[in-house]
Amino acid sequence: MPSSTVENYLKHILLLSEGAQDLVSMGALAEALAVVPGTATTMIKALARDGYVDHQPRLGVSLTASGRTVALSVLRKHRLVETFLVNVLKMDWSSVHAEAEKLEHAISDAVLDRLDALLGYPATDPHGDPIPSRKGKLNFQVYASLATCALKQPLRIVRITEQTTEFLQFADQNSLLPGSTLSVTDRNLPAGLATIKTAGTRAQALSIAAAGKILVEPLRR
Amino acid sequence: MPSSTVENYLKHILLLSEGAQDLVSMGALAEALAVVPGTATTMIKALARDGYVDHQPRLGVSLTASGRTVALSVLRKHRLVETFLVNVLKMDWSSVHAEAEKLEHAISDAVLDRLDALLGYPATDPHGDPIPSRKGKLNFQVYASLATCALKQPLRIVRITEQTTEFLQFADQNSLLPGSTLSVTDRNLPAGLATIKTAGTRAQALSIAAAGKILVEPLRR
DNA sequence: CGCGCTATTTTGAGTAGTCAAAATAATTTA
DNA sequence: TAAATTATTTTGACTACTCAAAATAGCGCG
Repeated sequence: MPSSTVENYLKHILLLSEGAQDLVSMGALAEALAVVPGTATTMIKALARDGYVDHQPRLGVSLTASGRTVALSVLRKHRLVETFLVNVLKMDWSSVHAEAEKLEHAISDAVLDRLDALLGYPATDPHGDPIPSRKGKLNFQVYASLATCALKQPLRIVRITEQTTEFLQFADQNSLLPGSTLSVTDRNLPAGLATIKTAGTRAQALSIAAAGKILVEPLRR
Repeated sequence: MPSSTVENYLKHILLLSEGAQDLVSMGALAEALAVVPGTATTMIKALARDGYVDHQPRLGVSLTASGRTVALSVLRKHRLVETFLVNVLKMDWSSVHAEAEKLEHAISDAVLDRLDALLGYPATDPHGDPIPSRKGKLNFQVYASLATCALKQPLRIVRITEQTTEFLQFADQNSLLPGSTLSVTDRNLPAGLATIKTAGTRAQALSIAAAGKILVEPLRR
């Protein structure tokens, strides 16, 4: 049974390699886990010894099959717990991430299955992040973001890829939630700004950096 | 913020001192925590240094006010989580104790309050164990047990004071649940046996040791 | 080609929690 | 009251995880 620490390392390797399917660098991993780089190196060597990761010294790490299984299981717990906290306990969208960070290491598969059933087997969590299936299938789909999509097209928000309370509160206050519709009216790369328009409100500006964290799909496909 | 280990030590000191309000011995504590006695001694010295317990060397430990606050909070989490697992997730009565052992250290006060409301502010958990209030009041009531109560009186079970899966399964299969009614028809101390009779079933025997773990109150008081 | 920058790894050290086994204290028994 | 039993504490050692700081490797650039 891997410790919470091990589970966290594996989960963050999975998250950091999402999309970019190559190696995860020590720097990025250490940063994500809030440890100094030397600690990450030490830990990764232990994880490699235990068969959870492959370590290419000086290049980076990747998950083995067994590491990926653990990581997906933790991610599933995290996202189902978040969904439970928002949908059942009516907790605030922006604060559940931190709660789930602790609970994901304490919840058993038996409890998780009951929770899954109670929630009606959701495919995504409240932020639009896909929930891995019980057998470890992660519905990984590439979406455009408000920073990359076509202009003046009707769009629906499908996912917010940033879990900090501050960003989520900002999104909440501006009705930038999964499911809401909008379009990008203009984009000014030199200024680093995008202009968006949601039905019934006036246009508003958004930094390109922030826009890149909001994933969308074209309406009526 | 005390670690899970610290929380466990404090919780078990509280449980072991329930009723017996004097000192908890190292042996009993080590046994409850499944560590060797030397480990308990070492740990207790650290807890005393941090102000959670008073340690009378060679005699035992007791909780300070601060230690008691922590212990009650953990116990509240444990028992509310058990109630949630049984009442909402419909999990098996006999298996939720182990689940709650892990979750009690991972759940925040914010989540706990929502859970409490969802459950309708229960006074006891599914085993009849009293749930400490948010401000740390533990409704400690002394009940008779099937080993000590008067014979041939109509009784209601109020609490099962043993959390092992095996005992709880036994109780479940014999309908010895909080709320059910019965009476003790006979008690044979030399043989170590009690005979009980539940409405609609024939009499059955029970060891005095097992009978002592089932607390009751007289019906219609 | 070599110099310097940056990322990574190594080294040495510390904290939390644990065990095995020896030492000590207290209590029971004879 | 002395010896024997039992409970507790001490000692030394180990695992897991962490940091600070020094050493090293790889890279780009002049």
